Amino acid sequence: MKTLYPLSSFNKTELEGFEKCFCPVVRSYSRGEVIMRLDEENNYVGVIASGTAHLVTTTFDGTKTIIDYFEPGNIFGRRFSPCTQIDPYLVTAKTKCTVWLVEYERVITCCEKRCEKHIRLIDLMILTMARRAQLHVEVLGKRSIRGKLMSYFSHISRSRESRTFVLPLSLSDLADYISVDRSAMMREIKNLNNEKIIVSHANKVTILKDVNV
Amino acid sequence: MKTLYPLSSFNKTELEGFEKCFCPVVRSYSRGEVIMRLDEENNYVGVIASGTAHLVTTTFDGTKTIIDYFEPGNIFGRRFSPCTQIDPYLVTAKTKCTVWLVEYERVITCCEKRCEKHIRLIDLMILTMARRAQLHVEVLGKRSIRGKLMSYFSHISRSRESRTFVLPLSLSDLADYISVDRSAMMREIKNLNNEKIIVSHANKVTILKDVNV
DNA sequence: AAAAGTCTGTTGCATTTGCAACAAAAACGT
DNA sequence: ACGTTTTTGTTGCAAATGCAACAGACTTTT
Repeated sequence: MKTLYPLSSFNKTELEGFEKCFCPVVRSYSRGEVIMRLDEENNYVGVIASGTAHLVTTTFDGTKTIIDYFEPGNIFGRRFSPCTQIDPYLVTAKTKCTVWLVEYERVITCCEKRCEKHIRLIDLMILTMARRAQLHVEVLGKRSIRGKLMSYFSHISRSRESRTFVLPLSLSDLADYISVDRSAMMREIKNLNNEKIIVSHANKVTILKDVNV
Repeated sequence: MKTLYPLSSFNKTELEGFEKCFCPVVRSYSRGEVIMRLDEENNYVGVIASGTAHLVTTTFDGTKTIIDYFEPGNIFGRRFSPCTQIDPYLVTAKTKCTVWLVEYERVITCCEKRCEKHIRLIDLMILTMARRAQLHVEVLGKRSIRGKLMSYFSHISRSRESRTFVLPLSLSDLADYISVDRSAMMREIKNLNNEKIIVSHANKVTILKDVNV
């Protein structure tokens, strides 16, 4: 039996393979446009081909939560992205972006020849979701803003294999992702700098000290 | 093309079908025993046949977080349950329980005859994870203990289709699941009772007023 | 039946966090 | 190149939360 790949997004070759295998619908969006509404009627899988997008939900009082963020190679869709019955979950373009769309059932159902790519894609969907959910739950699960920040930073550091990195989110968006007040988060980032645990300027961060979080 | 089922766990018939189709290894555990360690070496999918189990992680300072909880029909496994590289993620028996184990790759790879059950199981895994992650992120994402509680309660209420329900977790465990201090949570539950938003005794809850959370 | 362990419930107090409001810098659109 | 919008950064103050510590009820084990 073939070993399944451990990655959580498609690489360039796989993206090309995906395009050939599924002949997806290609759509382009400009900043702020809604790419997909994750509701019961939605049966599409989306793959970010270029640009970035956010999965966002906004509650009645205007509190925004960034549930997930997508870069080229990331996939999303109602069936395997978190979505709720109450507040609308929207995938919106953070920057100008290009997206591929394929019907969920075409992906989940094995094709006649048990095409390796289908199995790979199914595995990837499962992995992607698992890792993203894992990260988010792990970060949100920390009891303090400091804990949330350091948990998130060290995850990014690990995935980039470097103690210095640029955050994939703006600080404003990061606050929405870790679900805390932005000014309180800024204050805590300042504290972390003062205590020489990190050095940061805007969203460029270097971890100086490993902290048990 | 067959419509895929919207459930997030196996029902009784499906459990029986699953057993026949996969011939899983059957294991029994007593309260507190470790059923599965979700690490890189682990390639099994577990299905709870009877009893209950928790997916738990404990940080260096002893803070426990309940990442997920499982009842009969629920599935878990490293490949699609949240797990991390730092703290160990353990599935432990909350009560005496029986578990079925199947290799992940046998599940994820379509069988020769494109058996309907395999496709169903893959879909179920994806759905299960999505819903569980959805719920947890949604709950943890609320900025206050009150918000977390009401978000969780209304989810349980919806899934039970009743305003009165018994929580699937003890209050102590609930605090670990929503990741807040237990005493602070108790205080907030008392407030909710005083304000007649809910009526509760121990882990039996009735929602009196729908609150925007 | 007693003992051990777990779960629910409570309170005072210190700390952390969120809120509101503002200002400067940077990015973006035309 | 200018105006607009977004992002970063800051502070005082009120409110929410976590911590510590304790007690009684309920379960499970021996």
